Amino acid sequence: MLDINLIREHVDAVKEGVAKKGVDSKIVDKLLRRDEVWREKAKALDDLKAEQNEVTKEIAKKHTKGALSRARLLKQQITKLSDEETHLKQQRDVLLEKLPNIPFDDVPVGKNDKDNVELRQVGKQPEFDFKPKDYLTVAEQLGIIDVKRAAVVAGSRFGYLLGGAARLEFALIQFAIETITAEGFIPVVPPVMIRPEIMRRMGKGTFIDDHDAFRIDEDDLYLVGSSEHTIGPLHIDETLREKDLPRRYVGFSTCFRREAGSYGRDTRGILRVHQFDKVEMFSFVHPEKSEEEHQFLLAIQECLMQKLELPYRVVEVCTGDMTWSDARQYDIETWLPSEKQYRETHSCSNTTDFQARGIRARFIQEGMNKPQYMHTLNATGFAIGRTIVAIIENYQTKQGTVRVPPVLQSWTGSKEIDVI
RNA sequence: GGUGGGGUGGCUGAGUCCGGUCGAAGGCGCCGCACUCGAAAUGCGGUAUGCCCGAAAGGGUAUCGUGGGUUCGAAUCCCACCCCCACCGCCA
Repeated sequence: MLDINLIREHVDAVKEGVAKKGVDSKIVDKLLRRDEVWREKAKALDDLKAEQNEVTKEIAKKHTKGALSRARLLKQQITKLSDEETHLKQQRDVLLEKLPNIPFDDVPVGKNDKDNVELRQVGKQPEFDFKPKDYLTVAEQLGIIDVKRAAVVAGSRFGYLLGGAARLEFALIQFAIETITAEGFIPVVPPVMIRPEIMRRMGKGTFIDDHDAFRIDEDDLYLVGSSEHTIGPLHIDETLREKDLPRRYVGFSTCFRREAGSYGRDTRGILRVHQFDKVEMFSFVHPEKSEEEHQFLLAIQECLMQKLELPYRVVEVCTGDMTWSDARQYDIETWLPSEKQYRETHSCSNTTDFQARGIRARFIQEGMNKPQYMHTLNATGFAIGRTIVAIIENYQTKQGTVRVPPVLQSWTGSKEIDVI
């Protein structure tokens, strides 16, 4: 959620910001008009209540002469005004929820992923003395990914990871958790179901509204699309002390996404599925440290990729392609030889105080008594499925086998992926 | 699913039977001051948040799980819901 005071005081900047994100800036004008009307009404209501409190005190002191009839009248007026005030506030807040976080000034302006800016390419793209196959062809030959049987059991966009692919998953998890916890992150296995109210407070209302989240109807719960959704609210309504910051978590969870609106895209294989596992970093930091933390998270992501020896590139995501709650976002895209292009495997987001305001995650600065909002950031450790895809493609051999990246070999216990 | 107990400020915990002087005792923690070479201990003082008005000082208002009701007035009474804890049952 955006700060209403920021909107009031910096109308033009906010309008410009939301427009860059592809949101109609007229909403801001509409919001401010509602806000104005609401404030007048709220003031009138407060004044009436103040009068009521006075009258009430008189009655308590037995000065009931005329007071009781005045009190009855006040009560009526207050009831009426109060309904109006509630209604106006609601209208304002609905509009407030329709505004995304404002991108930083220096974020590249653009419409979609084509306008993202490549920052660097890292790692050598593998050269093959044969025509590299796509991961699914290789994996199906080895019997380690099975989407056909998964379709029978659960429908499209699911997959079985078998044998070596499953081992690869566990190896990646252990490798990531070990590396990231060494940096002081607290490992966490969070709930994968979440209440809608919490999801909205995390600034992820669109995940529900766009029908991208799976709903457990009977219990009014949603399946998370990322452990970010339930790690963030770990400190909901809490006020930490400055010395507790930064607070860093590395979570592991399954993620569920309906992938609504992506019909026909990546329908083959496990690149875009309803269910995948992910290691995720999440930081709560001092507001002045969030840009620094953002770089730190990105550095960890790159370190993991370099140790895996996968070629990747880092892009800064443009305003139009950014996530709703982000002020700045980087993506890491990994090279897929069969497609001869980089495909998104990681994202790294600074949500500034946008999520923190929603979940009221605050801290008290040393020597002050007024709490302020922290900044929160989240970054992919590994999206396991997509990383497995990248490994299969980049580490395939002429014989149709797949080598295990050296750094993972101690976890898989073999240099080649086990076949079924 | 069953039975019982409970949700009060940063934490703990009184108040709820018998509605008004209760934004709410006490304790802990935290901040300041005093004492001290310094620290501990001790003493004194301070210490919730949101919203609105105000340049500020300050003022108003709301908040005792949530929503509704009764009332001139609700932490306190009534109704519904949510959540937590303990034990039992079931279960990976």
